[in-house]
Amino acid sequence: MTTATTSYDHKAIEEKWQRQWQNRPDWRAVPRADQAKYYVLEMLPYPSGRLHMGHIRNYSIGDALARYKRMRGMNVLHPMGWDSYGLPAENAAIKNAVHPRRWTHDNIAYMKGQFERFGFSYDWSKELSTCEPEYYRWNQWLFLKMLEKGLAYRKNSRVNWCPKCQTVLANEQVVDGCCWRHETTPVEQKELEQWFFRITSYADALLEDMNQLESWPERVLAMQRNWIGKSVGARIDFQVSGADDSITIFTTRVDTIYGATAVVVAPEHPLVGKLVADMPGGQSILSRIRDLIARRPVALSGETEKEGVFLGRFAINPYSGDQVPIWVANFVLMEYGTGAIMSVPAHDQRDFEFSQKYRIPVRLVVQPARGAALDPRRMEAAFVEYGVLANSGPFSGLPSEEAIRKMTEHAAEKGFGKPETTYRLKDWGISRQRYWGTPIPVVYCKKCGIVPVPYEQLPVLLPDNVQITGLGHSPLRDVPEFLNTTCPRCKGPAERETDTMDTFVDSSWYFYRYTNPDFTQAPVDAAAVKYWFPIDQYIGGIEHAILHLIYSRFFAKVLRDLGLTQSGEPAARLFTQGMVIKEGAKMSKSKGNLVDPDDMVARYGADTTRMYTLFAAPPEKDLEWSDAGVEGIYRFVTRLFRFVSRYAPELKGVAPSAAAGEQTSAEDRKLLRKLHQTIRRITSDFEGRWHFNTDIAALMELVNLLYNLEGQVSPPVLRETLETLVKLLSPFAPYLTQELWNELGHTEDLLHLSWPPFDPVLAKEDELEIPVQINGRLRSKLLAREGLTQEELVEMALGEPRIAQMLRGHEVLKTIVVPNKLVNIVIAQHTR
RNA sequence: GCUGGAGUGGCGGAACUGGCAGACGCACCAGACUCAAAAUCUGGCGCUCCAAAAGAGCGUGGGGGUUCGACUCCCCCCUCCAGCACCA
Repeated sequence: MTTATTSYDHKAIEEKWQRQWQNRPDWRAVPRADQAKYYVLEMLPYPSGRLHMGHIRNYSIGDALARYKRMRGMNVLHPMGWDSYGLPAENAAIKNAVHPRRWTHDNIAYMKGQFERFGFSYDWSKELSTCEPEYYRWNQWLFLKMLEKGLAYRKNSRVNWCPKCQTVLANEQVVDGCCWRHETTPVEQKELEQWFFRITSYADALLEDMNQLESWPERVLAMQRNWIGKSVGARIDFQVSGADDSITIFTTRVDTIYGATAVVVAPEHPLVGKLVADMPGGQSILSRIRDLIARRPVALSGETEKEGVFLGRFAINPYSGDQVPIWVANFVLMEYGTGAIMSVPAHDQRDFEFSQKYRIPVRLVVQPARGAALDPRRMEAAFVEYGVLANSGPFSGLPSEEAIRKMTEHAAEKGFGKPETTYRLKDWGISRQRYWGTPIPVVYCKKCGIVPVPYEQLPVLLPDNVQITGLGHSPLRDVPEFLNTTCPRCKGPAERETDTMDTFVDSSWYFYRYTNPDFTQAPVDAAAVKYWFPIDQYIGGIEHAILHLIYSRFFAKVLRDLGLTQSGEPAARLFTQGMVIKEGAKMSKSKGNLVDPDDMVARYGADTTRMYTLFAAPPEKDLEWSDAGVEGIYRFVTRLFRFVSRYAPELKGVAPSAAAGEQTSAEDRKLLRKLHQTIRRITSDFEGRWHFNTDIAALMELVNLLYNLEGQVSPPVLRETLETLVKLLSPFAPYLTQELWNELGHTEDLLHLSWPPFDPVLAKEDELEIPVQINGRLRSKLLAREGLTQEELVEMALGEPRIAQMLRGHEVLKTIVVPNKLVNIVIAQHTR
C-alpha cells in the first residue's frame, strides 16, 4: 500500500467542482409530460450583503431535498431569486452615500457567489430580482386589476411620524416608541391617505382553506387562525335618549345583554362630538377625551389602566328598555367591531374592572348551569362562562347557547340588530412613503381625480436620479420628471402617486413568476404554472408564519379569481426550520454572536458547514451553534475521505457486488446488512420527517463499521458499499461525494444516478437479540433466529441459567411474548 | 389571559406504531503509535452503593393513573420558548 498521505483538501476539491458546475444546464427545469414534477422552494432572501447561518440552514435543507428528488427520477424545479426592494438599501444610501440600486446589485453579486460556493443546485436561469422593471411592472399590473375589482382602494390611515426628520417612519424604524435616529424624540401618529388591499374580503376563505393545508405545521395554522381572529356575534343598536342617533355595539354574548349597565365607545367614535356638542360642560368633556387619547400608550395591553369619561348622556337597552349611561373609555378600540360595546360587568372581566373603578352597577343575568348561585355583591371577578339566563325577561331560564340564537333572531325581527361576524384581520395597507419600492401606478388629476395608469404605459419606472436624505417628504416628490405627467384621461397636467408599494407585495407571488420569469404577456405563464404548481415543498423561517404566508395565500386567491391560475393555495406542504442560536440568542450583528458562512467555508469547506447545520439538531428545532460540533463533522468527512482514498486504487477494476450467499463471509454480510439498514433509514426519512441529523448519524455508524471491518471485507462488497455510501451522502455533501465518486473511477455526475434501492433480504439480521424481562425489568437476553414461536421463545427464556435462578421459588403467573421482539415473564412478588 | 410547542447524561441530541432509555456527535478518561506533542487508531464513559468486579437500586420536569410493560397513552400540576393580547 502507498504511504503517501492523502489528505482532505476541501478548498481544492470544492473550487474544482465549482468551476465545472457553473451554469449547469442539467439544473434547468423544463416541463416534461412524461416525468413527475417536484417544485421545491426556499424563501428568497433579501440581499442584505451576506448570507447568514439561518440562510445556510434553510438552503441546505432545500438542496438536500432537491438532490434527493432528482435522484429519485423526478423533474425538479429549484429556483432562487432576490427580494431586492426594501428599506435597508435606503438606509445604506443615507449612511454611505451609495445609490440603493448600486448597493443592491453589489450585494446580489456577492451573495450569488456565496450561493455558488455552497454548491446549492439552483436553476439560475429562473433567477428573478424584484427591483427590476421586468418584475415590478407586474406588481403594477396586478395592482390595476385589483383596483378594477375593488380589491385596492384608498382611505385615511395613521402612520408613524418623526417631527425632527419630518418624515414617515416604517414600523421597524420605531425603537421603543422613538425615532431610530432621534432616540429621544417620541414618534407621533399622523393621518395620511393611503392605498389598501381588501384582504378582509377573503378572510373567510383564508380560514376555510386551511383545511387543505394538512401538511402545514400546526403552529403556523394556529398563528394564522389567531391573526384572522374570526368572532361570531351580533350587532345591536342602542337608541340615544333624547336624540335621533343610535349607537351600534358588537357582542359575542348577546345573552348577557340584560346585564348591560353602560354603553362604552372608543374615544375616536364619530358620534362622540355630536353627542356632547350641545351639552352644558361639553367642551370640558371633549378636552378630557382628547387628554385620554394623548395619554394612551402606543400599544394597549391587559395591564393598561382603564380610564373613562362619562358623556352625560344615556342610551336605551332595546331588550329591557333600561336607560344606561354612555361612557368613553381608553380600552375600547375604534378599529375592532363597531368601536362601541355594551358594558356587562357581571359577565366580562374588563367591564367588571371598569365598573369597580367608576361605580357602575353589576347586574347578574347568567347563573352557573350547576352549583351554587352567584351573588353579585360578593363577586370578585366576572362570571364569563356560559350558564343559564336569569333576570332576562322572556329569555330567563334559557341556556346561553340557545339564548344567543333566540335573542339574535329577536333583534333581527324587531329591526334593532342582526347577526354579525367580525375579524381581527384588517385590510392590508400597502402605501409606503419610501423611494426603494414599486411605484403605485396611479395619477392624480385636478379634473378627473384618481386615474389608473393604462396597462400599455406600464411599467411606471422608478427614477434613478433621487436624493435620499431620510428627511422631509417622500423622495419621489422631488423628481419633477417623475412627479409631473399628463392625465391619461383628459391629457391635462397631473401628478403621479409618489408612494411606493410595501415590499411584501413583491414576495407574495414571486413563486409563480419563477416558472417562467421572462414571460411578457402577463405576470404569470398559465401553462408553466399549470405544470409546476402547487409548490410541493415550501421551506422557510417561522418568522414568516403570519405576514408573508397570509399575503401569499391571499394573492393565490386573487390570481385564481383573475383566471391566471387554478388553485387558491400556493403550497401543498410547508416546512418551517428552527433558528440558529449561539450563546442562547439568535445570531445577530448587534449581539456579536455571528458565525460567518464564508469563514466556515474557508476553514472547513461548504460540505462540512452544510452537514453541520443538518446534524446539530432536527431541522424544525432551534440549533445551538457549537464550534466543537463543526470539528466533529469535519473529522467525519476527513475520515471517510481517507478511507476511500486508501482503497480506491485497490478497487480499480473490481466490479461492485452485493451478492450475499453461502460463500459470502460473515464480515461481508455484516457490512451489507448495515448498508441496507442505512438505505432504509435515510430513504424513509426523506419521504417522511426529515430528521437529517439521524441520517448523518447513520452514515457515521456505517463509516465506523468500515473501519472496524477494515481488511476483512471482500473487494466487490467493499466497492458496492463505498459507492452506495457516496450516493447516500450526496444530498448533504455534494462536493465531497462527487470527488469520491471520481476517485472510485467514475466520471458521471452523481445527480444523474439513481437513488440506491433498498433490499430487505440483505438488511435482515441473521440472529435476533431478544430481551427477556421479569415483571417488565430487563434480566437477560436471548440470541435466536427469526420466526421462533411463542412457545419456543418461552422455553428458551426459562432455560437461561440467570432467569432460571431468579425464578426459583416464584410462581410464574403468565408470560408475554412479542414474536421476534421480547419475552416478559410475570411472577408473583412473594416466594411460595 | 388565549393559542401552539418543548422539558431525556456534563453538552447537542437518539429511541418513528407502548416493548433493551441514552444511537451518533462533542467534552472527558485510558491504551496504541511517537524522543515528545499534535493528528490518527482502539477502548471506556447516566447516577448511587461497593476498593474493584460481580451485583443491586435509582433514573426521561413533578404527582397520580391505565398496562405484563410507559420518554411514549390518560388526568392534575410546575417550568421554559414562541405567537397573539383590554379583540367585546
